[in-house]
Amino acid sequence: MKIGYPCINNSVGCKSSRTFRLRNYSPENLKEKVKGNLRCLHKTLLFNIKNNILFFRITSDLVPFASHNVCSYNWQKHFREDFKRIGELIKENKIRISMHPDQFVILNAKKEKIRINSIKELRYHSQILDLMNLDQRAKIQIHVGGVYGDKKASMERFIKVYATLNNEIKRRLVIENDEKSYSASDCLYISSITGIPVLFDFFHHRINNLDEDKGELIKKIVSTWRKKDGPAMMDYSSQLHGERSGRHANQIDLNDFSEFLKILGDIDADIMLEIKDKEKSAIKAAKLLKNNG
DNA sequence: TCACGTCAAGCAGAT
DNA sequence: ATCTGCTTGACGTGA
Repeated sequence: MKIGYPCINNSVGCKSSRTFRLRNYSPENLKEKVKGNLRCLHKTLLFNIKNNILFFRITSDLVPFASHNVCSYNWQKHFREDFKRIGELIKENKIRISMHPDQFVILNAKKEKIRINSIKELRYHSQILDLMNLDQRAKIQIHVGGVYGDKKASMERFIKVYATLNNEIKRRLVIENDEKSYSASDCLYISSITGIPVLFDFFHHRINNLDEDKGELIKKIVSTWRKKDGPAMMDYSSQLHGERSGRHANQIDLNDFSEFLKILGDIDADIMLEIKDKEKSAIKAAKLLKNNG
């Protein structure tokens, strides 16, 4: 079991998600920002290794506007060695990697334009992981998408579009239950047709569920991950007290987290903590795990 | 240096 | 019809 946090580290003094406005696009600007982002990513990974944080979500902003028409620059070639070096650091230290494209990636969109742009964006994400030479245990997680007033039809549309994807994307793509539309059971249905692994978001599940038996549900979810996919990834968070349902907590509640671990039992999953103070909570959780033996 | 209006992209739910 | 959250967002202009 590995513990991780998403994208941003507030202790290292840099961010790997520096970007710029579209109107300021130029190959020079792109090169400068990507260079800084990659350097910061490297620094962040070193911090993580030192603190026994061996699961990390790489920001989608690593290469700004990569899937946009404006981006004609061959950043893949220009930064090939940098990506490779980071990939080596990841592999040497057995770090698990995920990425989570933004909410605009809607594979089951009704508008073709949105589907096309979504696939371009997924291609960008898969290229990042490919350039790092990571195997298919490195995953790209997305939500099922919109409901459009007809959930069944929208799920079928997802299944249809998924079938058309290139293997570069398919081998990395996993779907995550969300807090409003698609529950874990909905994701399992799609998985049963497509074979796509289901990433269980425990926090979303607490808000959006069908009162399934948790043990049974988690067992089914974990079995959607084949050996080559690596251990199941899961997202964990807890509610920010006194705030609207769905808001992520500022720091980890170790008692609540322990309860979650109890539910998991002897299941080997990698846990992404979606908690606002990022690496600080991840370090606490990793220490808790270590002390539990 | 800082505040705040604005930024590629979509959806659902609240108001 | 318009606003907000999503991931406590980031940029960059104007003061």
